[in-house]
Amino acid sequence: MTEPPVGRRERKKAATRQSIADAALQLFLERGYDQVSIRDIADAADVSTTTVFKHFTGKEALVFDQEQDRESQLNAAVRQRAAGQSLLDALRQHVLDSWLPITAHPRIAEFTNLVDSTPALRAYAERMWTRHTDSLGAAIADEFGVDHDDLACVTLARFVLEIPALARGRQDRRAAVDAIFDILTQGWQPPAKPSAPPSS
Amino acid sequence: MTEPPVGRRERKKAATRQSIADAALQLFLERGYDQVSIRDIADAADVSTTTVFKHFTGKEALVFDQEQDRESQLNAAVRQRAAGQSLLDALRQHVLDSWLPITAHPRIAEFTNLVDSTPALRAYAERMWTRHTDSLGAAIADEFGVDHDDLACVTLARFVLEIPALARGRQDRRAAVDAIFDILTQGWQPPAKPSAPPSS
DNA sequence: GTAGAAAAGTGCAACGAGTCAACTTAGCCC
DNA sequence: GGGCTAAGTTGACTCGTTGCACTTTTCTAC
Repeated sequence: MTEPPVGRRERKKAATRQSIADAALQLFLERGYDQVSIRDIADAADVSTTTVFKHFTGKEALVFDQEQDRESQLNAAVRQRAAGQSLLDALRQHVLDSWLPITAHPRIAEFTNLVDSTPALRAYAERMWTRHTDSLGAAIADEFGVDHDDLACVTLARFVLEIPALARGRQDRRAAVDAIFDILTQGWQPPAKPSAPPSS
Repeated sequence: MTEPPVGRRERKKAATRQSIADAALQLFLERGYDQVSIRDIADAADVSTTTVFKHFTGKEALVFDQEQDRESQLNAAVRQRAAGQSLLDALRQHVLDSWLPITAHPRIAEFTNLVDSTPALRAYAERMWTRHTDSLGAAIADEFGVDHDDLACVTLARFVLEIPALARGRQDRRAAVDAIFDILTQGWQPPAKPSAPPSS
């Protein structure tokens, strides 16, 4: 069938893009992000440096290859949620289902380490999420028939998209995600003092 | 005299720093951020480019000159709040008192316009706030005698520090700040449909 | 006061990211 | 097979940023 890769041209294009991304990731993991130049990557992938920038918007984008359609996934989670499920529950479930498994993958450990130890990549990763604030906010607003820039909807979108950054690095990410959603649903409550620690 | 805090040297240093910042801001407002190079600024201030980087960490920092001690102000708002005032009320009041007047200042209009129309500056401004997440989170945690990285406290700090970005550009910033704090205190509520608009 | 350390500033060269324009190459379609 | 188009190359260029060697100014100690 003609569906997976169409045309010889687009296949070669995808191939070079992939070889660039592969070379970049390998070099980054070997030497560290700052110790690898675009020329190094271009040489390793046997392309010119300008070709690298034809496929990727910048150096950081090389690390987060398939940034895929997080946006459409988020919007779908809002719009196509199960009947009767509240909006916040749908978002909570989506975060638990689609973000937690990715970060829990064992092979991603060194990748996560690379990102966390490189300030430029940490900043880029955070904006990767918050960039979708407007889109998610609009999707939420549509659910309630209000303007796309409705303050409450945009605020919720922004706060939800901050959750990955907040839960990152926690020992129990699942519990962290739940706790943050509890804040969003019930309002913020002062934490319990550890003077009377829980039994278990 | 041996006692005055400022020596002759430090005064001249502050003077050159100021002349660099002035030249930079003027050129940025005249031509736009991307149309001004560091070399232009250095020439206008009659210093060398290396001197510019001795005073400022990067090009973006030239725009946000005195980034002052937002951090200590935030912590003070938390720690030295009026007796009996709740934490969230103290934060709400601090945001209303110290952030709103700044952005409402009429002369800042063109400055705000410059920042908003330059992606690099928008990103930098956002991180300027969220950079203090850990510090504010620790201050909040201290108020309740829990660990400095307590999830609820860090989450609240992060959300509060997002408020300027969320309220920016709203027609009624004060109402926006209040509305967001209401979300934080009472939890998120679906917005009212505009089919039955409120009277006033 | 004067010597000399230390800081502030200069000039220059360099590196890496990213862009641009002109050119070659290869797949596509008729 | 020939023209169109997109992918890739090449090389030069801009710009942010850093490093190094050097000069000037201020502070400090004698």
